[in-house]
Amino acid sequence: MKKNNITIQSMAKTLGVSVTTISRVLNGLGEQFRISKRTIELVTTTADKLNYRPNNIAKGLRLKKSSTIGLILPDITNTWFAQLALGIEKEARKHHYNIFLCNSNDDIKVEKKSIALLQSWMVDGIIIAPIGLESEHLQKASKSGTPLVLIDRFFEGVNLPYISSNDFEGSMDATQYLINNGHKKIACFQGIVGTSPNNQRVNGYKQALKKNKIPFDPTLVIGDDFGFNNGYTCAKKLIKHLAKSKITAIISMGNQITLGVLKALKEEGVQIPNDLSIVSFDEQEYSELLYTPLTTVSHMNENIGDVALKMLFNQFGKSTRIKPKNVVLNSKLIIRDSVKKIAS
Amino acid sequence: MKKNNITIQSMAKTLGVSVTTISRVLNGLGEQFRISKRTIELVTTTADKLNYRPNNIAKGLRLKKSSTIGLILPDITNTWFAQLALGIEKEARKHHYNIFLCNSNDDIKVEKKSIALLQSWMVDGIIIAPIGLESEHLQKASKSGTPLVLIDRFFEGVNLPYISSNDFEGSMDATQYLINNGHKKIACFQGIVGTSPNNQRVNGYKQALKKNKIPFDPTLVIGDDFGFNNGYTCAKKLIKHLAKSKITAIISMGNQITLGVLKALKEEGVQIPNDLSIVSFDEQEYSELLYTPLTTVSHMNENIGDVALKMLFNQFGKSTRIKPKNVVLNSKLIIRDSVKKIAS
DNA sequence: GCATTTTGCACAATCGTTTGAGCAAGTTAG
DNA sequence: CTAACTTGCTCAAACGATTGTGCAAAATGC
Repeated sequence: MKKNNITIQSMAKTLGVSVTTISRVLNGLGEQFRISKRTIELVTTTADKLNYRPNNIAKGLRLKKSSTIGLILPDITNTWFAQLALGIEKEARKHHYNIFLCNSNDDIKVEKKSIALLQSWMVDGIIIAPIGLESEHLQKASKSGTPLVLIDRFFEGVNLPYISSNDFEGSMDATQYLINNGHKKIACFQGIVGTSPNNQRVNGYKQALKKNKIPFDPTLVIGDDFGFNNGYTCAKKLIKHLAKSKITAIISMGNQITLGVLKALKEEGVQIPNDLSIVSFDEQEYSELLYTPLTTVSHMNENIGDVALKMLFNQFGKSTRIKPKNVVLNSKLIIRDSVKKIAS
Repeated sequence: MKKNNITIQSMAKTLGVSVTTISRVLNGLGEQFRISKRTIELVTTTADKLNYRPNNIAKGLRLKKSSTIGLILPDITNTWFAQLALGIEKEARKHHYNIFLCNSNDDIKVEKKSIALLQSWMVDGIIIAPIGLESEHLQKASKSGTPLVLIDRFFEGVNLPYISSNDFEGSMDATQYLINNGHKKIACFQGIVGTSPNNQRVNGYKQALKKNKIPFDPTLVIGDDFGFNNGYTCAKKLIKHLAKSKITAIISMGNQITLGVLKALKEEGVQIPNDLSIVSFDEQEYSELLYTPLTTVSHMNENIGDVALKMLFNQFGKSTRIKPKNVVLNSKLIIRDSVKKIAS
């Protein structure tokens, strides 16, 4: 299978004009450089006829700019991230930018490799939802000239622009809601320890307890991953000692965790909210359609993709890194039927 | 913000060796070209120290090969496609390939543009879940030397390799299951008319009816999109005349359609399966956790990404296009509680 | 001590584009 | 008729890597 090798030069040869002329015409600079209408017409029509495709690689090399943006997400199958990716891709296309997609799979090694790879591709910028446990490699990338925007997760005290949700307040609200309904022993099913969403969410939970003068019990914070399995196994363990532990509610820090929990509870015949109440992070299309309609913390934003791109574009062409303006999206508690009011 | 411009040449100058030498060392060809250990050591350590990143764009230009693969999907927020994307990306990374992601958004114009763009990027191949209504642009791309693999949807009589699910049988099985449970008036909520999954699914539905000597009623096939809203509006209309129409079951041709249906039924207080039975395409993690556990047609395959990539790699370096070997994945009916047995 | 082989690199072309500079031919001004 | 200007292009360098060829200097053989 031989490649369709129509280049500017091959066309130049057959048409008897210079490559310069062709380049200019095809870039719409014909008039500006006084190329005659005849020639312009000639070039455009033959380019069209031959199905000429400019070689973006050559272009990128010459212009030292790839019109390409790297996107690193932990897991594209998580709807939250997928929606992000969709928004970013759509918006990027409007600006004639392409997206390089990398899944880090919540593996810091993969994340580092992905960054190196994207830099090798001379991407004009990177939007990343970092694992969140380390930030040196990100700072290094930023310093070496690759504009960066963090999304969903950020690092305290690190000067990198970010967009995130107000997870702290979201979590506080959710916990407060449980407390208002009489719950005091609330298990917290967490995601990856040390990541900023998890930190914030757990801290929000703690803060709500403190506010209400409920002593914080560290043994109630369990789990270590945002995945389905973590929720499932944590719930199974919890159920074993449910009566003894006197836990009446769960706050789940991620939608996948919640699905795992729901499966486990279903298998064990634990009723929601009669036997156990639950609130979950991450509103989903199906949240209201589950066997018990879920009370969730929603923190998605339709145009989060726009915002991320704008923050990236803002960094282009700036000679010095200005103090980044960060964006924090509000979260909202959506109340449904997964929490029972109990006597306090 | 100035770019980190460490190139092979800048290093050559500071080290006092030739670019050739550096290139060879960094590509692990040092020994082969008899570069002394001292020099190898020198080059590798300084490259490391300076945080040198090879310029893949320059490399791509020289080698006429980009080590990238284009991926065009209708909608990454559809979990089915997201899982596909994840699998492909993971597998591609193993082979040191990068993924260019494009969402076609089920818009043929965007699809065509995406192909042109990917060709401009000199991608080594394209994996695409096409809208499915036109194939000329795909054949053109393939003929012009870009290896192609179709996924999920294909074109009858067009010589392009594809991976798809056995949607016909899946649909037949599902419909047969409904029939076995006494249903005769079965509404079919379809996706985009003319696409191969939709064709196959609707045909499977028809075939099952025929087999059981149930006359086919075209007014029972409704809808025109794989999205949530289509399911929602179709269901709303259906419910209005539910009693009169004597429809007892729905077969939904996509998971998003189904969610829309479930929402509508819930709003209208229509009970599943008591008032209406339903089977749905696309098994999801949450399928069993919905307010009525869904009977679904599962047609996902863990390593579908591997397969797609292998089919693509197989085309690399082949001088002639060989007759493609297509892959059809089996589908499986997962029986849960959304179908009621009725007197027939 | 001379021819031959081995060692250890360097030269320069090349990939397909963009772009500042330049230049011949035609036109206009005075 | 000559100078100045306009028209309509072309030349050639550059971007950063790879790679076939070439060639001194050192080592070895006899």
